[in-house]
Amino acid sequence: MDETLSPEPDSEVPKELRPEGQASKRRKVVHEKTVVTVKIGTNVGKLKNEGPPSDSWSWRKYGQKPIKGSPYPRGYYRCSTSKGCSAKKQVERSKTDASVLIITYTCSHNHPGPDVSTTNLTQLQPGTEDHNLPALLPKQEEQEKEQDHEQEQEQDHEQEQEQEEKQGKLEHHPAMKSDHEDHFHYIQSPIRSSQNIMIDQEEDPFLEKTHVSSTLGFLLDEEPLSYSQLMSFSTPKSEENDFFDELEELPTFSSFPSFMRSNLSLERIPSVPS
DNA sequence: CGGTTTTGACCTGCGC
DNA sequence: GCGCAGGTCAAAACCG
Repeated sequence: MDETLSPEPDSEVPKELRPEGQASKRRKVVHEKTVVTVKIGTNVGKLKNEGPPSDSWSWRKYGQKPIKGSPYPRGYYRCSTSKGCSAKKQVERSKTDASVLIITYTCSHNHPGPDVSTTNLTQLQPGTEDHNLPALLPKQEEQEKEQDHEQEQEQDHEQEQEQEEKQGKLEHHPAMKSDHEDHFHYIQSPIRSSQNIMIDQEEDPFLEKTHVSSTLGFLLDEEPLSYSQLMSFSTPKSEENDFFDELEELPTFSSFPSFMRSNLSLERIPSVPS
């Protein structure tokens, strides 16, 4: 996958010993990238610190940078669960819509989640190449059950709008879209109920085979366990909390009461690698 | 005490 | 070639 690119900057090698420098060694080389758009309700801002997101993964923030054109900074997180894990994620707020969080996951966890039940591991979706990831796929089944009865009509509207907006921006062609989806292993169905989750997996066409497609798992915070399970790959919650807390007290969808979660919406943005 | 967060500096890639 | 923007590192501060 990316070993050739030495995706592990954490090689503990002093930058002095690294001729390549510390910074972006793969700015151009984008491995598998998953973009998740999380829509947050406006009232969410009131309960910013709802509670710790039961995230099974440990993310450590290693940087924050103001993004040009966006009033909100972008936070950089790295998986600290495993030392050699190269999983990373970037969290930023949509410049156009402050209620939308854009989470970009890069690389995948090379280790099982802390509390990911093996049962879930065996439930990996067939057809997906997730087998590369031991702890990837979530238990969408459970989520479906839990959230299946949740309302989604209103969100649906918003979702549509968001999608249109996103797709429009990305210039999505029908053909492309289908093709794109082909590469996605998202689990939106289960989630869409309570939130509009859009997971977009974008990987290098050339790395298609190697892409470890990180299946994103999102969950609300119904249960700590389920959450962690779902988040086998990515776990935006807590970080988001901190991140937004700093930014503008924007809470994360992690620990929101049910009423709040209804305002949350995760969206999978098909970002087409132009 | 260990782990995480914060923040400034540094480095690289890209566009002009 | 230069400047800009993005991404990462690392030391210090903070927190549980």
